[in-house]
Amino acid sequence: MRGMNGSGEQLERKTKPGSGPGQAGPEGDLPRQAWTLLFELMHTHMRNFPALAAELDLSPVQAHVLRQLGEGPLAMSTLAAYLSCDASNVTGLVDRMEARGLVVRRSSEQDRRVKMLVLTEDGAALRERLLERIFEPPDAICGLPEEDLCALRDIMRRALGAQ
Amino acid sequence: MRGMNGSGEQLERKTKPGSGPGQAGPEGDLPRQAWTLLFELMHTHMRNFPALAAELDLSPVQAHVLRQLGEGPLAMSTLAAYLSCDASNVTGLVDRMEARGLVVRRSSEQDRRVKMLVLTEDGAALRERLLERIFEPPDAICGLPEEDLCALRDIMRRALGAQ
DNA sequence: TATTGTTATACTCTATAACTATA
DNA sequence: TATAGTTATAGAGTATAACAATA
Repeated sequence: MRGMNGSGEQLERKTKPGSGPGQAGPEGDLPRQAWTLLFELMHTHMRNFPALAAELDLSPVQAHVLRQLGEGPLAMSTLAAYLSCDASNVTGLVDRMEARGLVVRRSSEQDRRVKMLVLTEDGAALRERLLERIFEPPDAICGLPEEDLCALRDIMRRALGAQ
Repeated sequence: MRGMNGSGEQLERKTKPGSGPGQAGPEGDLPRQAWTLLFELMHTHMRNFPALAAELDLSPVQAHVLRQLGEGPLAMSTLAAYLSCDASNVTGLVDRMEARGLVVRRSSEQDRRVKMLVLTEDGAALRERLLERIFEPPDAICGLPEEDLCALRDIMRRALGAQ
């Protein structure tokens, strides 16, 4: 198929030649090369996400909410921040998930304006099934030799650690 | 697609012994480790995508369409397949983008049922700006040492090549 | 006054089903 | 008959603005 913008046609950016963290060499911008390939892999894989969520009767956004909701009670405003969306949006989102019995609202005792979200037993069980599927590595990853996988893991740890 | 299979049966991953491409070792499933980290990096980065698109007055989906639309005319049905969505959806999507002057519909001469999408000049210009932003590597990547970036690029090439 | 969550409104995205025009 | 695209409809996701309760 296509949809490939690999081979970096219009991406040959020899822009900043000199200093700084963006190394530009004879092959072009190295961070951008690596990132473009990584993005391509991820984007291809992510096309399946709506279908994956649908298998659990979740919308894509509900699946993201379920993923975020594992680590104890979460204020609705915090969830809105995680989702990078407006608070008014979270109201309807939680309405639907609460109606389905996945989460419950609980008023905070410290600040009675705040409502904390807690997973129900059903919600926690569904979340486990979801995570199992989300973190299933795609064939492109599984097919890599062990040394590549080790290197990839270590590089990603360094990248995330430096955040 | 809602019945679901094993109803609660989890996939006991790390008990898969020995052979096959999925190596299970004392540290657990190596592909899954690498993938989970990669997923986390990508997910964090992708939270900014709606805002990035909004800066160009695009919805997230319109941005994806623009990205796919660079390489010559594309049938609407093909676009629907790329987006993994229903054809009826593409009609409205293209309506709005056409109204804004980013694309035009052109009837195919081979098969007059088919309509091909072509970027306008404005559409192509906006696409260039979009791609420049999309493939801007995040700090977590830019901060990696050069050898990590080379290794990452090469590993991703192998992963994508083996698709 | 400022903040948390809700409501009202409007628009976009999405799927299903029925329709048309081609093939 | 089958396929490509449209229309109609319905529901979900999203932002803005106005609001109530609380701080």
